[in-house]
Amino acid sequence: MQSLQIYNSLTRQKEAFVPLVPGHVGMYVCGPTVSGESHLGHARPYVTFDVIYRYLQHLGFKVRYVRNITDAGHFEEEGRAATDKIAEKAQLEKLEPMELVQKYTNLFHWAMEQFNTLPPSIEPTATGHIVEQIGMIEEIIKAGYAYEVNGSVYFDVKKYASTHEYGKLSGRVIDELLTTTRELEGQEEKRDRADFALWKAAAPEHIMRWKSPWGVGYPGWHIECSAMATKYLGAQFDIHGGGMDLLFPHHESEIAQSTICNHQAPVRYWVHNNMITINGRKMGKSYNNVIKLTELFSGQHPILAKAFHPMTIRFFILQTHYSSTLDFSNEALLAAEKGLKRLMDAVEGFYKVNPDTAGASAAGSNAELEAKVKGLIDELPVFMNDDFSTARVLATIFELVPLLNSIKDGITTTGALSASTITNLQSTLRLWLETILGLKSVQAADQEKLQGVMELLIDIRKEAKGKRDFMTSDKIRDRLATLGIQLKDEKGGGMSWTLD
RNA sequence: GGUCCUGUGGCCGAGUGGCUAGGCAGAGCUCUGCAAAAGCUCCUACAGCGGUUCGAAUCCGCUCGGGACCUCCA
Repeated sequence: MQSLQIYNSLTRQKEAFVPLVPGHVGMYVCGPTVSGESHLGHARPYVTFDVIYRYLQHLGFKVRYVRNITDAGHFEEEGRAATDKIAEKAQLEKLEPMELVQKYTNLFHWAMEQFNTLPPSIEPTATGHIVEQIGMIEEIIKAGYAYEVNGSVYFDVKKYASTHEYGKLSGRVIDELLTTTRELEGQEEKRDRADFALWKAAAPEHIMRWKSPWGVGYPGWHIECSAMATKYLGAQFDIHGGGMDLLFPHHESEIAQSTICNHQAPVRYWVHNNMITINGRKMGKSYNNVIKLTELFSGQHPILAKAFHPMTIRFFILQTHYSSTLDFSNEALLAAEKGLKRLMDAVEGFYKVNPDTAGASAAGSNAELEAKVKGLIDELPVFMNDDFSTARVLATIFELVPLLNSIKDGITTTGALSASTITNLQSTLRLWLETILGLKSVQAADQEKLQGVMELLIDIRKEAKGKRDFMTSDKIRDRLATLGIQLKDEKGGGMSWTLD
């Protein structure tokens, strides 16, 4: 089996993944800024890296997955108003800053649970690591790559660039950067326009503030990730993930800070997910086209034709490669919803097939089919190893759907496949769909509660049908249909049901 | 303006130079008391123009279109 290949944003090519410490992986992913509700765009990185996390574990790695919570609030527009996003919103909502942060952190966690993402190993907060951030800034100053002005500290990009490659990750050229950076107010403190804040003096009205060697203030945005990644993953670690929009300046700055402090490049593999667009435009506050997750799940948004289940969103995201843009539309989501349902219905029906009692032979009577199934199973890790191609993994599983259904319905006899192949296929599907891709049936939970009631109604309907009392049998089916429950007669005389 | 990405059938989306991606929608058939589901079959595209090659959606060039970043952003 070929080894895992990861596209590295730093080198712009796919590379074989070799961890620093054999058997262990350190992974850092930029987490949410909890100054507001998460939206659909936020779902992409967390689902993407959740699958990467799951897959690395499946490969046998012990993974430390660190995903921060940005609760300290960084600048709305650096240098201009020096407003802290969180403080500003808190005043509006008349909440304590930490109260606000707590509220949106809880909401974020709830949404992540809806998406069936695994919690990270460590979820550090920026406010909980002020000491580490100050320590790091002090080291950068000591090394001569930062300077203090009026209680604020700035990173000296020009000096860094004279000895290091600033802009390597994002493809920036330092000289161009200096001339193309937009004119902003309050830049006079900086020696150079490309410099960025490590620590910012707090204005009197600023609510979130900490004591520092340079006076009362708050940390710059980029330093938190450097400080927390260093603390929990070391001076150098394997994977750093995040959205493509963070490439510059966030990740570029992170590299610069960490490199000065730790004397080596902090990250071996940079992985960036692409954006979710809506009508071809990136979803973002500045475009006024944001769909919050709560709105998505409830359908309460003018753009939405209906509510969409978190699993549908997860499936929708995994149907495309993480490095491509993903365009949102009701039609695309509706298609995903139907596709997921068909997939999960087929798979769950197939799980119920018992190869030992269904007459499966030891060898399998259909060698061609046997080989095809084995071939498809073998492809799954190949695709996943190719830079986490979840889209192709799903396409491959979909190719099995007709077979699963025809076995379940008895059209293809279980004897066509050997018992071991059937068992293997069942566990393979579970492994890939549930364990690695983290997909769950939309209605699995609700079904359990209704199971007993449904069995009763199915019994009655069977009796009625047996007596050719179609009035009663249709009544049961039709009334259930109006309640959103579909009854289906199966080939062998059995009945199954699904929720709409 | 600079850097980079991208343009695939009605829609969404994979595609490592040669072989059917897949999903959704649509059409036909089978099964069926009816319906739904399911199975089978069909719909075979690669923005345009050149070039390289025995052969290109895939490589190169140009043109046109779309997008991201350069400012907070997943």
